[in-house]
Amino acid sequence: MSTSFAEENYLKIIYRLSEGHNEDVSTNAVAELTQTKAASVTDMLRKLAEKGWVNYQKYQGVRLSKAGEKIALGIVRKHRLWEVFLVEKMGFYWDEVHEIAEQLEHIESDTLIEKLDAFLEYPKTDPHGDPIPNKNGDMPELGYLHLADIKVNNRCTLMGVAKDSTVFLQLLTKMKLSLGSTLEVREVNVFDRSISVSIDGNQPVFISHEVAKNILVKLAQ
Amino acid sequence: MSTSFAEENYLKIIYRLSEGHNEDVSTNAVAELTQTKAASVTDMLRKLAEKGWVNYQKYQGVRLSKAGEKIALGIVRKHRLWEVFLVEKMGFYWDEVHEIAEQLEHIESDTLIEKLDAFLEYPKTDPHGDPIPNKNGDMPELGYLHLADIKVNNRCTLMGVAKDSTVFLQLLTKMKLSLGSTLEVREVNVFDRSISVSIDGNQPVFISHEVAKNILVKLAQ
DNA sequence: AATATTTTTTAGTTAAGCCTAAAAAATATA
DNA sequence: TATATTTTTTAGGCTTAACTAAAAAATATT
Repeated sequence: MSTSFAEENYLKIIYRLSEGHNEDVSTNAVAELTQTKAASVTDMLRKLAEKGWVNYQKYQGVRLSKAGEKIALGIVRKHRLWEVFLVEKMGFYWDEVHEIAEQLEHIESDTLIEKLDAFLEYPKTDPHGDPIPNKNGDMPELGYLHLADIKVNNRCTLMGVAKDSTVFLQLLTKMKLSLGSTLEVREVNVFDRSISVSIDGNQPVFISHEVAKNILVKLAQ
Repeated sequence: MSTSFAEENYLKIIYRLSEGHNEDVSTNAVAELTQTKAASVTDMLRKLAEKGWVNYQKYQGVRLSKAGEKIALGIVRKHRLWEVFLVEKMGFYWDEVHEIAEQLEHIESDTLIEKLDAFLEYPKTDPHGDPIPNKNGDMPELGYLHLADIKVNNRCTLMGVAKDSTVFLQLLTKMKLSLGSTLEVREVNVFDRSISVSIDGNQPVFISHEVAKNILVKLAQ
């Protein structure tokens, strides 16, 4: 069965929202990310359920079925491979590629994606450190931690981000943070949960909890 | 003003149909290439005329306006650059890229196209020998001749094709014809207008008029 | 537990882009 | 020139994916 542009977007967004935790996704949450109204989401969820791509009971939220997850992972795979292409081959910065990849992820050609994967030398992660599922839909488990959960005096390496909005990425760039940066948590400030962090051995700077939550790291050693 | 997927397809097809000759394009001709019914075309032509992209008077056929031609040339530019990418970088054959490029031509990002152009080292023609318009919409005039118009005993080089359907290109491949092949017209057969042609110095083979019409060549010297 | 608030769904519209069938105009033929 | 044929347009409908407003259900508050 073939999928429309709109359907693919819904599946991808439901996937994003249920990544990690194991709860049903709310209509409103989907509406926010699709930039539509809740009523429109209800319509679409009913349709996706009819096609067998989601499990949906009214007022109960929604969850991807096995089939739906497979489609979603295909879209995510395409999105992330195109992002690698845009950064590695076209010379874009990591904060410029999301919107273009939103379009490219809907190009339909399995052969093209396999050739692109080979051309890029089978990357494991995209320019934001997000893992790229393989063609069977297996997502490599990277086991990264959130910077917000790192204890004082631990050193870690920035491996990815949990958000790829332009404004967030530009803020990181402004703070001289990028994939591979070394971070050492010096203090946790109880008042606003901000942390003081030394980046690549420099004078510590403040990082808000909101930012720290969206930075993925691996502990040193 | 922004263009939908469907609008872009219509403009591109009207461009294709009016390339070369200077006549209005008929509703039926457009319907055939868009794979829709004449009634649907009439609807769309009215809409395109309202937006100022075509000149259209009912029952009189349609013609691109300056603005419409600019949009069409932008789509053609993207289509052809992506075809070069698919063949040169992804390793597709020339008869495999048309459908994928039909999708990629609608990706919207001027920056991406300029970067892609640079990445491909500013190609002048696509894998079928069709010229690639520059970003201002200037189409290089290549002045190729149709093989069907070449006189007996003239030698020429295959520079392009006037059709990029898969079946046509596969036939050429089967005949060992590709860009750069040297052709010498040995005989013109009055009965069916087929020609006998020596390809790269080999034993002459028959080429039908239908095929010869769609092969573009440059005379040797 | 009763009421208020928030979330979600239903009902009824809208716009794009297609369709079929019938009418009208243009073109070809006798 | 009159008639037949072909082409194009009009009229009315359908589907997809959105919308608003109102109703219903779920959740939170007093």
